[in-house]
Amino acid sequence: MTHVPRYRFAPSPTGFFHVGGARTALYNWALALRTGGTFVLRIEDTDESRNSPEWTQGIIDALSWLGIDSSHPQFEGPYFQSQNAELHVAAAHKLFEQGNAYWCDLSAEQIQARAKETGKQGYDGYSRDRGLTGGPGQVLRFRVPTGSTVVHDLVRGEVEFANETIEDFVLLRSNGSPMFLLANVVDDIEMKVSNVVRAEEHLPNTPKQQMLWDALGHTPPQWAHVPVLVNEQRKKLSKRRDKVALEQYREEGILPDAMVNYLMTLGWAPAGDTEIVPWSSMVEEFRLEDVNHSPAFFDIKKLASFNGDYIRALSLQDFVSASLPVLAATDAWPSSRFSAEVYEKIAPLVQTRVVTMSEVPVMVDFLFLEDPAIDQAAWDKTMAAEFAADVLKHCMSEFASCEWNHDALKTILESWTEAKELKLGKTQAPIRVAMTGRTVGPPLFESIEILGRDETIRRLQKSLSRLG
RNA sequence: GCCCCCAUCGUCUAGUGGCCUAGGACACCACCCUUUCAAGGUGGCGGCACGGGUUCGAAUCCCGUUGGGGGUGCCA
Repeated sequence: MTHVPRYRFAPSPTGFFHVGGARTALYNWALALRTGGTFVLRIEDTDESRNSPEWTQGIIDALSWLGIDSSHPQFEGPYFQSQNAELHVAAAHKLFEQGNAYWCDLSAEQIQARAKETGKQGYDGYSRDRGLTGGPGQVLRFRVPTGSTVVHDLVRGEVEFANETIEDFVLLRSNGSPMFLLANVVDDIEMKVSNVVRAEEHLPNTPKQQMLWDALGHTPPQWAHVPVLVNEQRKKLSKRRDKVALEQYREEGILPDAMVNYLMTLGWAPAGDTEIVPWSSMVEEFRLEDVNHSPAFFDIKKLASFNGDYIRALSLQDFVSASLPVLAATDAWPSSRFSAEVYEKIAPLVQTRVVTMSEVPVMVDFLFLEDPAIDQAAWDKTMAAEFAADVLKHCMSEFASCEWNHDALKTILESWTEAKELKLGKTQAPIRVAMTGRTVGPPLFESIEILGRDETIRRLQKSLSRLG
């Protein structure tokens, strides 16, 4: 008997790491941290046909990205379910010996045929008293007792299931391998798991598993079933249809802190008027009893908004560090032309303008390209102005000898603009396109200052000749 | 079909019988700021699914209806 709560996260390594799984992991982790408990990671790899070793590493990497560090003292594992196979089989035989389970040789087709005859659904307990002793082609089924099973759930309250609605489920496949329901329970018992926090889709499994705990002579854990995450159609997030891979969000430049914060607020909210709160206070405040009961929509727009907030909250130094890998990985310019020193100058102007880190390169590419990538639509639109050539010429000659800072540069354009009775918003456009190739971007005069006099004049000249 | 869960703005939520004329956030719109775009500021739009109870009083409790979701495998 242990008084230290033991939480567990038990994903199956069958694909990229699911954002729903990430939230479940985070809930467990927060709880383990706050209660001084343990977070046990168990890889449920019993379905050999669907497993792959690299997925396991993917899970560990994903958890670590979320801040669930496998070297933390409260982290235990990973354990592998497949390595406990003998234990699962032993438990199954114990259940058979105790009379809690029996062998059955009905095929799926036979079960269907019987169901059709009796007009009922599913397996009807046909083999219960046939005294089969196991062997090829036979599965071991649990003998569901009469009565009812009440699940005490921290988020749902008491949920009662009439046992007659639960069919005698399979414990061991005909090839002798254990099924999830059994393996899961045996492992939880073995690992002394005291708290099971998982997605609501498992709620219908829970009475079965609770019967298993009872039959195996152990007190069931404290259950908690959190609502599933859904898409805009309000269907459970699926790997096929929806963008659910945590790795993908990471690659697109979502900051881990933003993802963690956002995921935590799906079904739960920290106290106060803001949802953007540090991890430490979420750990302190999070309670399963406060988790909502209905499915939550995974809203990428809101995630992006959180991410923008987190980016802006970064110190300049941290923002630069976070940018560097993205800048190194981009193929927006030849890597030899990149300069971290130049980037640092423009970084503060970029920081308030991106929502994900992956937007950074396109914002600064004009600094690292020999010639800016001219957007044709931007060119056509701005260079059509009757003053386009004039403003380019004027700037070219004035910029050649003026003081080189953004205020001076701005003053030059401003005076010209006023003299022509135009608006700066208009006249800056051709210059911007000449410099960056686009109509939008970081503040123009600061950008020009960073670009440098020679390059600026060269680009003005080039645009002028292109204008023709 | 059967079992189970759920129901507050479009979305995520606060709300646990009177503090609710229902609060915040995202999104959207407007205005301000402004060298583009952002950021920031101000304001706006918008909700207790419906019907019955219980109560002096209900978003909050009960029942029903409707609507959603999950499960129903020799998957996990």
